[in-house]
Amino acid sequence: MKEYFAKAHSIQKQIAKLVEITPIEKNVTTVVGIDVSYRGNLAFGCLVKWDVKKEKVIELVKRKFEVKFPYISTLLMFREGPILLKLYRESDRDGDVYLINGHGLLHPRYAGLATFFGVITGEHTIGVAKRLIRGLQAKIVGDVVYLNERELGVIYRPRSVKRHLYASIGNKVTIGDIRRVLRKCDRGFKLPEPLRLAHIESRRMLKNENL
DNA sequence: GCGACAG
DNA sequence: ATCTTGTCGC
Repeated sequence: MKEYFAKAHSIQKQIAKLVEITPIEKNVTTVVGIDVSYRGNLAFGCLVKWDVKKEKVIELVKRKFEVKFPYISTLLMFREGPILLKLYRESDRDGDVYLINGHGLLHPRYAGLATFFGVITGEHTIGVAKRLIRGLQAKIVGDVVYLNERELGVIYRPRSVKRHLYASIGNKVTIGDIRRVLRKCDRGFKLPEPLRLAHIESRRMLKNENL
């Protein structure tokens, strides 16, 4: 068991080495959100591509999966990563940036779900999470989240919403990019619009499975 | 043993 | 994440 975790950690460190912290450069016109809901070993995944200017969904991919890997905090990429990749491969793969439910570099080995997905696909990715990973030695100054003196995330406070979220660099984005992208997706709800829509749809799929 | 856990 | 009713507040 101990060796199993050592191997998993080793893989995560390799992933972390491949991260690029570079600006998006291009003008962001489409933002993709991906979310997964679970019931037992069934997973219902949904990918939503959202047009920022039209404020409309322009692509929707959804599918049911069977999952075997358990949920283990800090090892989420092994459970949910494969699902995200399958949804991505069935999509147009042309989103300007991808929002993932979970952390990016705000992770003990700099290998959160959003980082994994970004490194494997080469896409620009941002991790969005409700809470910081427990035990993580992160420091918060203003709305910036530091890990080992490195500026890796920001606290996202949607307008008119009490609860805040933690957004972090997944791959190929800067803190400035994260601020700009999330501001574009702020529709007054807790979650950025593409993620909110993906969440609603994946939940709906799960619910309808009973019928 | 008990509670907590990025989802 | 999911299991779950009513209830308080905007």
